[in-house]
Amino acid sequence: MSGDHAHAEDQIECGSRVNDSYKHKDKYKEKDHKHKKEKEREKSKHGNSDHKDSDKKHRDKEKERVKHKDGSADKYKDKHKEKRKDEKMKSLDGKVKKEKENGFASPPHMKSEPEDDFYHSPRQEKTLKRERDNDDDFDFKPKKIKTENDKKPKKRKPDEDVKPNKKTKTKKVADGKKRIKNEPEEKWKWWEEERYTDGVKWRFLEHKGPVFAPPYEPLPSHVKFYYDGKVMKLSPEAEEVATFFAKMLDHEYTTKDIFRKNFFKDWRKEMTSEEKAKLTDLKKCNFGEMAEYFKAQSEARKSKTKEEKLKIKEENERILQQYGFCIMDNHRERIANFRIEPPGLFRGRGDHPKMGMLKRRIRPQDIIINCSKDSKYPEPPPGTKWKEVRHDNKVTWLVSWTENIQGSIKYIMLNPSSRIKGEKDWQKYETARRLKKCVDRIRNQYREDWKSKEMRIRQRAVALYFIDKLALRAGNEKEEGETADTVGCCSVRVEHIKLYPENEGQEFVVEFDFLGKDSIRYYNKVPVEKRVFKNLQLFMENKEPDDDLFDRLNTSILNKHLQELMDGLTAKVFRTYNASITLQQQLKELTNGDDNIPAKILSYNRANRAVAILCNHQRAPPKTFEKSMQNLQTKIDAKRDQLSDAKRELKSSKADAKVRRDEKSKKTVETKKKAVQRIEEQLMKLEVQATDREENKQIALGTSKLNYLDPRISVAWCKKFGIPVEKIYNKTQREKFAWAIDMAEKDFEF
DNA sequence: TTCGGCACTTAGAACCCGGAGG
DNA sequence: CCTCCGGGTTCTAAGTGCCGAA
Repeated sequence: MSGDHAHAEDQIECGSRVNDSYKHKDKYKEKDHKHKKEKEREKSKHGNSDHKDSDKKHRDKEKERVKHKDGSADKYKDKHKEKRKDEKMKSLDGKVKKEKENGFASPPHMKSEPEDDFYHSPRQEKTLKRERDNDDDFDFKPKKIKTENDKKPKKRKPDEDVKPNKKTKTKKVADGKKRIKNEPEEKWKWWEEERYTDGVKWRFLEHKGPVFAPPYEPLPSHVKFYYDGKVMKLSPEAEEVATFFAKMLDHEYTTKDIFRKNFFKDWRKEMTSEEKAKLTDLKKCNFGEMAEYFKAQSEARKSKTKEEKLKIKEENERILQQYGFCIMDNHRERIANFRIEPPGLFRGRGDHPKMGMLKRRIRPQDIIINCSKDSKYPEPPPGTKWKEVRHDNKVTWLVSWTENIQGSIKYIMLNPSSRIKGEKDWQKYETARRLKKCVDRIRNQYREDWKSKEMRIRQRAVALYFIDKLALRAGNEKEEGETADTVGCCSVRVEHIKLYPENEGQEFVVEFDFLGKDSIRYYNKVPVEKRVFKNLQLFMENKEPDDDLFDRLNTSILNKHLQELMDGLTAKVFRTYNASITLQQQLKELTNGDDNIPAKILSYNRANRAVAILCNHQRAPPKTFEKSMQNLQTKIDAKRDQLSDAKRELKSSKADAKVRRDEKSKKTVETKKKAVQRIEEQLMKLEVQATDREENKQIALGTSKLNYLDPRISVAWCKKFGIPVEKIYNKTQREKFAWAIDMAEKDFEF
């Protein structure tokens, strides 16, 4: 079996995948021969399972053995079951759409160009540059097994290093000042330096702390709240919470029972005792004037004059410069989310039992600051104190607090363009590339394990097969009643799959239908190997619909096993590996060197799309989709008319030239010819755009591009086909993937 | 062996803003 | 010039996975 794994096609083939409504049009031109390939792969997988008769008897016996062996083991997962049944009885609501509201001042537009080079590394000697990755000897080793690279990359500066460094730097600033603006070399190439080992994340860290949400501004007195038709003045505390609800009035959320119930309960906690006594029924509350007021406010914001807008922008820029950066190990790095989440109503996704609860305002005394001892600590706002200031350089966060809905910890961390995030990202892809080297072995192994006489091993092997073939997530257990009921591979329940010995001409079809992360539906019908099918039947025997399919398995067992198969291997590595390898393969198949740039980019997007489908990255079709599609079609029609006009003109000018035979008319013919060509090109571009958009209706490419596709594959593709990398990655993405853009050559192989 | 805590990645939707086109 | 649209950006929820204590 070759390393390739054409899952994307499994799903494309299987048709109605994306929330039922996604109909693939036959736009994947490679469809047919792909299908063959896939079949071949399946065949070769079957390999030694030719002896069908004996196989069956054998299996039946085996089944007995398996059951006996396992029968006495207790099902540790059962305790969840009862609760779930209860929950089901209680909540009969339909699916919940996620909604969102943000009544707070708009965040600044962030710039990430370094403003000065003071923190740039002075050490950029090319001689120390790390060897390119395309040679197989280079391994980005996880820290545990890290060995010194014979290339001797730069040492990360120890503390003593700091002073001499600064001198060099200052000098550099002086002579480099003018060139800085458009000198990419001035950007710090952290990927040419040595990484920390032993879990140390930084030596020096200084920052200004978080930006708090603006304090609550009470409503002007003319904006009234009514209860049971009568005006009622609310206390500031109760009023603030009321405004959170008022701002969401347009959303479906506010019609949901759970949301309303949770909101009202938490709202009442903020009321004075008089208010509490009076306000007993949410239905009698009229937030209309508040809602009007906020709408007017946002209108007013939009229609502000240029100067006012500029002023706001400048202020935002100032805050960004002050709070949006930190100094980590002598480099000025962008912080991702330096603003504390404002208070509001919790918007869980899907059928979240806690939707509508009050998300508390975070105060300085809730905040833990992390920075280095020898840094200038951030100041809490006047008259307040931090909860704690600590100096833990084994973690990457700068600020943390505990959120009140789930009791989980929230963090302020660095931007994806930072060294600390970039290194990790790079490492992730290197792990996936190591998997590539041993994936055949692992696949053979789990196929063997389908025959194991131990139930837990069979379950593990079948689950792993799904994770590999279908790119399912691991599926950790979740606390009942705390979150929406969603599952991943290990937590899939019997009710989530259906088995068809035969379906639409295919044998051994499994139908998956469950809600995954973010309550996004995963629907897929896949033919599986007979052994897998039989195993699934076995796992489902004597179980209730809401029993776990893999009752002898959880993510920690699975990951422990994976760890033994390859250092650093976990379930999610398969997703990364399969996504990246699929992109590489699809690019190879779809790109036509003779195409023009837009056509090549369409190919790229299609390859990207195959991955997004594999990973089930969906989006709600944009509300304006139909309209914008129509607009585009109108444009195309107009362009067509224009083209036929131009063609007609060309013809007549040709005729004209034939008669006149002078230079001038010849020239006219040439011009007309060019015009036709230009219009044809424009038309083609529009048509490509239309195709691309149609195919993308409910598929989100961004997530895979940002998180699953080794950027070096894309960069190499750009280099190979002469596509400017800007056509593939926007500015933010180029910043995040700077390492890949710098190091990948056109022959990079994932 | 399980559990909860913690740190960090991955995710879709809301929001914003600038540029194309009228 | 204004409006509309789409891409880019921000937001924060929801996952994964590891660790240490009971």
